[in-house]
Amino acid sequence: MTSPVTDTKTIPDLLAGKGVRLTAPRRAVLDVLVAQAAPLAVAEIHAKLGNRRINLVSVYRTMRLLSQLGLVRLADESKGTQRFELSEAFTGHHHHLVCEQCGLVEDLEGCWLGVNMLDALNRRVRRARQFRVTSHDLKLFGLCQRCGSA
Amino acid sequence: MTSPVTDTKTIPDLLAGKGVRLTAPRRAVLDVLVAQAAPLAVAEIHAKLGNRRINLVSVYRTMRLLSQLGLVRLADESKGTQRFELSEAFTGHHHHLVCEQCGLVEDLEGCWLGVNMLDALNRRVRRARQFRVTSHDLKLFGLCQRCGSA
DNA sequence: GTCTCTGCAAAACTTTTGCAGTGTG
DNA sequence: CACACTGCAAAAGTTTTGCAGAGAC
Repeated sequence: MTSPVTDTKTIPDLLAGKGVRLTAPRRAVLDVLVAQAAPLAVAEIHAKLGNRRINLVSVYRTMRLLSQLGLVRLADESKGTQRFELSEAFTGHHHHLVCEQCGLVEDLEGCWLGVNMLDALNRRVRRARQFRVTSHDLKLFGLCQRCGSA
Repeated sequence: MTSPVTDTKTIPDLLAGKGVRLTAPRRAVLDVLVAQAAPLAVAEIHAKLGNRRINLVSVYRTMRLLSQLGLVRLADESKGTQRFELSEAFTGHHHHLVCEQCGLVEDLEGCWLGVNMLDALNRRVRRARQFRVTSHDLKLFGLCQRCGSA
């Protein structure tokens, strides 16, 4: 009963069919994301890789690859920096708290939007605006614990 | 019964107290935003200013100033570019449709989240996470008319 | 005259691209 | 060998900063 990501078998096999290798650097990036319960900036991921001498550019390339493969998701781009997290297949559908002061992004478990409401909204938008909704994102802005108590 | 923004009297007076002048370039930027029903990128605003020889840097500075004054709001930062719109005091509270393919952002009138649900959510987040919610943002991702029919 | 604002140039940052070299099947 | 991957350097794109001159009150 291992995590789908840390499982040494399923993911590499899944990728092999596409000619993609789950190399040590990529594995390391995924490990960093698995250990985190919130979106991480590319620079933060790179920093957490520590002494493994992995180039920042490789982290960028890895993030784009993993996004295309659906393993990872670009969860936030505020303050001019991309923040990634494991895709919802692994984390479950959820939303985020965003601190307006320091830019910290935290996970908020679960989805609070009713399925009925979302269905109605999607249908309406599709009919009235010819816009096909594929996903949604709810963010709560405010002050995090640190900034709020300061 | 003029719009609060196009009204030549209230806004300048409001700013005067802070030592801020509503100059021609700033007025021009506001006019562009008023004429638009969706968030605009800084480069787009600059382009719409056309032959008025206003520097791109001045547009950036104007946007930051207007944001601080609460007249304008940073509505979206996807694809690495900031997009601004008039603040909700003028446009009313609303959300956005974001095309995942071309990055187009459209307005979606009104708020679909129930007040009761939001209140409960805010209280819960405040209690459990010491996070003080001040606002929220709902985005629907998908394909716009152009990209969806292609 | 003072203080704000603007334009131009340059800098800072994040992200992408080119290319040569490494490694693996 | 072929092909994917990585690192280094350079480029590209957006946003910010410095400074001197122009403009408003």
